[in-house]
Amino acid sequence: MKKLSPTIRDVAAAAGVSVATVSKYMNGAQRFSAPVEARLKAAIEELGYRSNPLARSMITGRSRTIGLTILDISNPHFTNVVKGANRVALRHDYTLLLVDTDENQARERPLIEALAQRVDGLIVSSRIPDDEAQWLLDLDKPLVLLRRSDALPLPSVGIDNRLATYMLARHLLNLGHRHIAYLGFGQARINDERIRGARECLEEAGLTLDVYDAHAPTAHAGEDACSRVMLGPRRPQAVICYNDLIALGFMKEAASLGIRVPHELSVTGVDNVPYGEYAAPALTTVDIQSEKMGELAMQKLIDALAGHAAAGHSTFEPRLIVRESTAACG
Amino acid sequence: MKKLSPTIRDVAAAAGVSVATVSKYMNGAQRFSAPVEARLKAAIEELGYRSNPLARSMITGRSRTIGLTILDISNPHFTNVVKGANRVALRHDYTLLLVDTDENQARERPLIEALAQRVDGLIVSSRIPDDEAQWLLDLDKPLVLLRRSDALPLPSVGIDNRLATYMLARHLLNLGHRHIAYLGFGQARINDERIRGARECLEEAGLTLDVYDAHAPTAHAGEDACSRVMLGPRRPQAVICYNDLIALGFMKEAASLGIRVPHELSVTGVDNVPYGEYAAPALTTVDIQSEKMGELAMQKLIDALAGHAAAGHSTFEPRLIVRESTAACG
DNA sequence: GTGAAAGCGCTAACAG
DNA sequence: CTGTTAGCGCTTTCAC
Repeated sequence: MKKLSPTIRDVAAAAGVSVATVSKYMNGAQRFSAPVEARLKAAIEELGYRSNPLARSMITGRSRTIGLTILDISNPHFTNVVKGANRVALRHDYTLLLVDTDENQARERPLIEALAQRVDGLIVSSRIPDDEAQWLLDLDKPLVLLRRSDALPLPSVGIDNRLATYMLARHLLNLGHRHIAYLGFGQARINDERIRGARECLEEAGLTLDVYDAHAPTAHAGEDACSRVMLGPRRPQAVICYNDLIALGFMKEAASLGIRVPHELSVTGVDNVPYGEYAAPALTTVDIQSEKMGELAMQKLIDALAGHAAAGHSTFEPRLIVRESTAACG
Repeated sequence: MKKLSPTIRDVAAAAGVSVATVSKYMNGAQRFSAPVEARLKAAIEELGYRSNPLARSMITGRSRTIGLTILDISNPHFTNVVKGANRVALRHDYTLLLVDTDENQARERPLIEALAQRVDGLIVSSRIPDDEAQWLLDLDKPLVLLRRSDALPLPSVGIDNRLATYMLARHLLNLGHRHIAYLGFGQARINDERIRGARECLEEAGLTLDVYDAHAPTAHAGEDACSRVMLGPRRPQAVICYNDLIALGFMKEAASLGIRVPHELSVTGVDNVPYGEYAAPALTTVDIQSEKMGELAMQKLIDALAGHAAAGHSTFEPRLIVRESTAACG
C-alpha cells in the first residue's frame, strides 16, 4: 500500500494522456473527446487523485484563501464578524485563515505581514493608528478594513459610532437622567467617536459627560471599573459603556455593591452581543450588526478579487435595543 | 515603481551569490562569511525580499499551517477552544486555518478533505459517527480529535462527560431535588454520555431521569424547549441542560413563564461559558476547560508534527461551579 | 482536442 | 562556506 498521493503525472500515465490534458480536465477548461474523458474519469477515480492546491496556487498566484485578523475571538462581537465572513467565504468557495492577535499590538504587524503572503486578500481589524498603517498598503493585497478610515484609501465597513452613543445618550435623557457617565476603552480608536456621540447629545441638553476608562474591552475590566465610577465623588445616574462586555461586568459588580439596576442606575452597552439578553437585568444596548459587517467585508473583498472596482466605505446603521437595564430616573 | 515582489533569484543577483546561498540564509541553515552575510542582508533589505511560503511549502511538504474544524464559532465553548489552540499555534509559529461547518453535517466531509490538503495537520470537532469516519484516516495527515473515540485510532482530547452530569445530578440530589429532568441535544454524540452520567447518579438514589431534547445547542432552542418541559405533565424540580447556552435560554423563558429560578426550579448547564456568570441568576455549571482543551489538542498535534509519538486520549476533569441557579428544593 | 516544453519560486543533495 | 543541478506538482503557451 503506497502512501504518497498520486500526482498529475500518475493520472496522465494511467489514462494514457498528457499531463496538460489532465490539468485542463481538472480545471474544466475545455471539452474532451468521449474516450479521453472516460479514461480520465476512470484514472482519477481509480487513483483517488486530487490536485495539489499548493502547486496550483504557486502558478496561478491564487490560493482561494482569505485572511482575517481580529483582536480577540473571545469577544462575541468579533465572533459574529467571523461567523458572517466565514459564511460568505464558504459560499464562494474560499477558506478563512483566521489570526487572533490577542489584543497585542506589537504582534499585529508581523502576523499580518506573514498572513498576507498566504492569502488572496485580507480583512483587517486592528488598533494600528492610521498614520502608522502605511505598510498595510505595501502588502499589495486586496484589503478590507473593519472600521472607517479616512486617511487610508482602503475599502472598509463599520458603523456610525457617533450615532450609536448619541442614541444611547438620548435614550437616557428621555428617561430623565441628567448625570451620565461614559466608561470607555481608550485603546480602541473608535472610543473617541463614541465619546463624541454621547457628549454632543448631552451638550445639546446643556449637560456634560463624565468620562472614565476601563483597561480592557472585557467584562472583567467592567467589574474592576465599577467601584471607581460608582463610589467616586461624582456618582452617575446612568452609565454608557464602551461595549456590552464592559457593561455586563459593570452591572454585575454594581449588584455586588448593592446598587440596584435599573432602579438606582441605568447601564447600557454597545454591540448587542448574544448574551446581553440573558444577563440580569437584560442589557439595553445598540445593535451594530456584527455578523452583517463580517458578511459585507467578505463580500467586498471577494468582489475586489473578482476584479470589480473596490467599493469605498460602508456604514451600518446602529439600532437601539431597549431592554431592562435602563429605566426612568428615580 | 515595480509591483511584483522580488524572488530569490533577484536577491542572489543583487548580492552576487547563488540562489542556494540565499535559500540557506533565509532558513538560517548555516553560518556565512561576514562579507557574504553583509551583502545578503543588504540585498534582502534593499529589495524588501520575503520568501514565498507557497513555493517553500511545495518542496518541504510543510506549510506551518494547522486546520481546525469546529461546528459553530458562535458557541462560546468552541470560541474558547479556538482561543486556546490559536495561542499554542502562534507560540510555535503556526497559523490557524479555521473552518466553521455551521453544524452542517453534509458539509463536513468535503470541507475537511479540502482543508486537509492545505495544512500540516488537523484538529477536528465533528458529528461524524465513528463508523462513518474511516475517510478521516485516509486523509493521511496528523489528526487530533476533539472528543474521545475508542473506535478510531486517533489521538484526542475531551472531558469525562459522564462524570460531568453525574456531578451535577449529585449536586441537585444533595440539594434535595428528587424530580430531575435532562434537556439534551440528541445530535451531539456526547449527549448519550451526559444522559448516562445523570441517570446513573439518580438510579443510585432509586430515582429516574426524564429526558427531553432541544433541537439545537443554542440559547434559542433552550427557550423553545422550556414550556414543553415545565408545563408538561411531569414538571421537574431541577433541569440539567446539555450545555450552558440551552440553560441560559431555558432560564430566561422560565422567568417569562413566571417560574422563579432557583426557588421554584434549579437549572444547570455544562461548559462554563464566560457569560453564565452574568446571567440572571448566575448559572451553576460544570467547567470543562474549553480553552485548555484547545491548547492541549494543538500541543499534541504539534508534537506529532515534530515527530514525537502521537499520544492517546487525554481527558480533562470536569469541575462543578456552583452559582445561583441552583438551590435547595423548596 | 491533445501534447510538448518551459517554467512558477524555492529547496535539497551533492560537489567543490 | 558556496555553487550546481535537479526537480516539487502543476499551469500555460503554442504547436500539431
